[in-house]
Amino acid sequence: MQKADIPRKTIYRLSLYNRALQRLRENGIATVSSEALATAAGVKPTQLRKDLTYFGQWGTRGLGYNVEALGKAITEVLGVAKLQPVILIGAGQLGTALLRYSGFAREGFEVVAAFDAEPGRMRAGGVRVPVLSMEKLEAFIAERGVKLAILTVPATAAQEIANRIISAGVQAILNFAPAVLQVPDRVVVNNVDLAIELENLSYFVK
Amino acid sequence: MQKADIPRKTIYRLSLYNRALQRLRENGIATVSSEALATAAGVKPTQLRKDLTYFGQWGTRGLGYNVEALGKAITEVLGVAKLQPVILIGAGQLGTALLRYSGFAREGFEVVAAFDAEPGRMRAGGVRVPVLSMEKLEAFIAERGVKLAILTVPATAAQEIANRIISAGVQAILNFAPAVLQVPDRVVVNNVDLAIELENLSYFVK
DNA sequence: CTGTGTGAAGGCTTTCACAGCC
DNA sequence: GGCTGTGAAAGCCTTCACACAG
Repeated sequence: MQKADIPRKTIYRLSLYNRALQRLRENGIATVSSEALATAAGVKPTQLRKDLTYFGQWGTRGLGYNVEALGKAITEVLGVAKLQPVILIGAGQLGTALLRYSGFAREGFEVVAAFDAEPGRMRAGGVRVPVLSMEKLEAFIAERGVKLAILTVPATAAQEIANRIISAGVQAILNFAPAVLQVPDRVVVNNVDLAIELENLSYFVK
Repeated sequence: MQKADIPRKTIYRLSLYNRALQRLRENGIATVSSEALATAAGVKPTQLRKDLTYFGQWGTRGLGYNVEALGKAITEVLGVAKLQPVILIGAGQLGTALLRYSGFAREGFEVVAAFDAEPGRMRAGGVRVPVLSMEKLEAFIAERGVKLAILTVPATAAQEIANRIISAGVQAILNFAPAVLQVPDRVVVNNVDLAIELENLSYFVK
């Protein structure tokens, strides 16, 4: 299970496979072929098989994969750090919606706190996560050993806040701000840029 | 300006360049080197130059690029369909947040209507876009010639709704539902899967 | 002398073809 | 016979090296 040897794109697809396997398990299906699983995940069968070989042999020839066993194996590869606490910075429109979004919890993540320049500002109900003042950011990260952060602040503030949380110990950032963050090599950033996704789609519209 | 010859990844980066150029223009900067622009967009200078050659020669050797001219050229390549009306389907937590999100408007998109199974349900203020009943979906798409849709419905409903809107004429979907959509080749889908992005990051956290 | 444009090389992913095991 | 595992081939994208224009 050599982490470094698994391509980034494969890691990404492992999450897709895992989700598909989960659904199969819920439906009481015990065995699945690469063909069927690949279709469910939206990839080609050969791609799926190749992806799995990066961390072992999980199938039975002539039969397929054991849903339970493969699910466990993938979870282990991916899941090392799954119980990590996550913080969210910037409880505006988008940030607040994400705090209420149940999709994170369903996949095993817990947002333990949010931070905002105006922690007391009005937010529609349903947010159970405490919204703290920005001054407490560094102390909180250090105390709880937070390594994962979601950034939903305005683009103008993004770089400065990124610097702060990285100094405090954050190692990975899910960035929603429409800005290119300059970070040290050891820090990983995944950008989710909604406007660019739309712009990209509009290019393909005839 | 052969559309088909420009790689998908280049198209994606063109949006990044465009945004960086916009900021330069706002600051009254007339000329920029590939070095500087690439840094602002978070890519390597050679990559930027190669990307630009897919649709022409825009620089002046020994000097750099004219911010105004390059911005216009990129906008034209990307922007063919920029004034397209966009609809959003599923006005739940995430959907409502996106309706209020100003980032789309800033980049030139307009969400003209939202659709929801419960159009009348309570939503915190600030949503100016009309929220319509799902029954009006097909008629609206046909009438307004809508080709771009944002899907923020539960995973279980995603495929069925995708089928409906594609039949009605939608050509590109920005899908936030954690589901793999099966669509005809002519339809483009960009997935934004928040849980998977987080899972992916957690893999890289030590 | 500076900084772009680009053919060629290199690296990374995907796909193929088929050997190997159940 | 059916389906996985995998080396090899193909394809795609990035990076290099340097010619060339201003």
